Amino acid sequence: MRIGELAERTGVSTRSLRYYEQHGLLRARRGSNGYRQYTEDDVKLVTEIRALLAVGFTLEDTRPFVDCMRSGHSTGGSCAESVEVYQRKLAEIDEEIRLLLTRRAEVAAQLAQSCPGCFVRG
Amino acid sequence: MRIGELAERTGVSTRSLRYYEQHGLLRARRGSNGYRQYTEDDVKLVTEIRALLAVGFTLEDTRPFVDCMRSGHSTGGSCAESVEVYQRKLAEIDEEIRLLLTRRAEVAAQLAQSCPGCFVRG
DNA sequence: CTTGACCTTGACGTCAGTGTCAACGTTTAC
DNA sequence: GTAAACGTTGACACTGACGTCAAGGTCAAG
Repeated sequence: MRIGELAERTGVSTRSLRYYEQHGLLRARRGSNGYRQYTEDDVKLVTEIRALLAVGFTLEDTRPFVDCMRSGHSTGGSCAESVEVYQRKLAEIDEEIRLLLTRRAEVAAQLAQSCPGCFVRG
Repeated sequence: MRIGELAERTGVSTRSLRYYEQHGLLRARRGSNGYRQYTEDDVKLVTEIRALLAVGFTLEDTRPFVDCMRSGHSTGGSCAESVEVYQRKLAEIDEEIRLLLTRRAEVAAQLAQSCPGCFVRG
């Protein structure tokens, strides 16, 4: 299939698909006319990438998963490197949550000081 | 005082001070040579801005606090609009935390599926 | 008079993931 | 044959809070 069909089937813009390719995540054969040619595997790849982006991964974070699928695994998380990224991501998320909780407390404290009557739930 | 001294006293780069001015948060009289002239009040203003930025406010969020101090209040949080911003910020932080917790759970679930033996604390 | 520290404005680079447009070639349908 | 719909690459725009450089004006000390 060509890029338009892949875009439609994955719900990802053609612009994004070219961007992914530009960063080495997607590879496409080219027809004699220069058009990109994709397969069913690419649909899975793109779906995997989007699922990861959706939970806060950066594009770069998805690379091991893509490599993993390319090496024959049906899911991108089946390789050691992917598992490492998962764990690193979890740690990052935990750190962000910790930071936000700290901030929340600081903001609440400032509010309480500025406006003693204002309730702050939490 | 001139911009260099203000920068040194507040620990904020001259670049940032000019950036704040560019966005209407800081105002400076100009000397006959064109140099910016600041007062002690500006030190307080900048300090307030940085304190708010440090807890996750955007520059735009600090505007009501700046206006509040300019209208004579010794602290930027003493005005109704500032209190509103505080409360909005608390809501935003809560929302972000909620989102991160959701993501954390999703990532943990994906990890568990890819690597059944991997522990996930939390 | 010169050096050097300070000031000025303007503009580009950063990070991520696209949107959008230009200017052009290809394919498909009528 | 031609127009519409598709494809190509390249490049600029956007968000936010600056860093950094360029090219120059100002001022105090020696």
